[in-house]
Parts: sequence; structure tokens; C-alpha cells
Amino acid sequence: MDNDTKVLELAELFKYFADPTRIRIMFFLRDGERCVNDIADGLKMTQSAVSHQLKILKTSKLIRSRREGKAVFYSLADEHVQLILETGMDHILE
Amino acid sequence: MDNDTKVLELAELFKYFADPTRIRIMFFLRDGERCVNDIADGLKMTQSAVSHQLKILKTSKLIRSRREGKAVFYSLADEHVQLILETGMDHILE
DNA sequence: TCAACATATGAACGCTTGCTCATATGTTAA
DNA sequence: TTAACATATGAGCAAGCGTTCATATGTTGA
Repeated sequence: MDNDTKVLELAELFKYFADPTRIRIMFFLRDGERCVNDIADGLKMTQSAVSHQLKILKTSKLIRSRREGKAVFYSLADEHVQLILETGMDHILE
Repeated sequence: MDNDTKVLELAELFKYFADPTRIRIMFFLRDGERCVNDIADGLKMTQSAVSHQLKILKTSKLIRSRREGKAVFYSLADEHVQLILETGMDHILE
């Protein structure tokens, strides 16, 4: 991967963290997996808006999904996601 | 600071990392401070575009500036900036 | 198979953002 | 002060993005 590609992908990655709704969703998933409806209820958002954002987060590999019957459960993809969130938070709180 | 404010500020922070031009500028500053013209030359951008982005990065406290004669030198603000960039890069390269 | 529920998706709209172009401000040397 | 250089800024435009609304797809139990 050349440098230009790295820069583009890095900017792309941070773009997914650059929205309050997605941050809230990722924070909401820190305690473990949740289904779409629970996320929508918990964050007081429409099911549609949540689902759109979940798709974006999943496509970007920041979250995972698992179907169980009618429900689809989402969870954070790996510890990088948490680390990025926490480093950002450290910066904010400084 | 309440949670809503934290989320908004965190999203705001990542927004500044979410642009290839700003990433390139920050990478360009990793080796030490540089003046506006050197950045524009090094990144093959117009002086105006660079200056606009530098203002954004400085307002958001991701970079610092220091005037020396006609030139203004910019540098990364602190180690959080580097850490966020590096953690993001680790994620990309995984 | 059909009704009820859970989730996903497409279109459209309003808002934001990064660029260019033109111009303004700041600084030094003469 | 004035010319020359370095940097900053304002207006305007094109592209991208998050939401809502309407609808489609997927799944289960009867």
C-alpha cells in the first residue's frame, strides 16, 4: 500500500468517527452486543437512522453483526475501535 | 462536561482527522515545524488551501504556530495527535 | 401461506465542507 | 514610506453526508 492510499484510508477511517450519532452507537456497544431496536430505543433515534449508520459502521469494519432469529445483534469489531475512542476522549478531557 | 457534550466534542475532534489534506499536513509536520510555503511546496497545494486548513487545525488545537520574521512555522500540538494518527494507521494496516 | 415483527434500503432534501479566486493583512529591507 | 514577499481571509460553488419518509426484505409462529 503506497502512502497516498494510506492517507486516503486513514482519512476515511476517521470520517466514520466524525459523527456524533456513530460515536453514540459505538459507546452504546461498549458494554456488549445490542440489537437494532435496543440501540434505537436507547439512543432515542428512529430505526431507519440507526440502521443506516449501522450499515456504514459495518461496511467500514468498525462493528460486527450476528443474526439471532428476527433480531440482528451488533458489537464493536476489535480493540482498535475502543483505543481510538479512548485516545480521543483523553485529548478532549485534557 | 456532560456526556452529550463529550460526544459532540469527540465527533468534532475526529472530524479534523477526517480529511486527506489535513492528514497529509499532520504527517508532514511529524519531522518538525515547517512554514506555510514549505508545506504548500511539499504537498503540491496552493498557499491558500494550505492556509485555510492550517487555520482549522490550529483552531482545533491540533497544531501550534510560531512567527519568525515573515514566516509562520507550524508544528504538531502534542503527543495525542501522533498517537491518534498511529492508532488509526495500525488499524488500517491490520 | 399469512400476519406480525425486525431490519434494511432507496430517494430526496438541507446542511456542511474544502476548494479556488481575489484580495487583505503582516513583515522586512531599502 | 514603499516595494516585495509571506500568510490570512471572505465569497461562492460543487460535492459529500445524515436525516426522514416510504417501502422492501427477512424471519418466526400459527
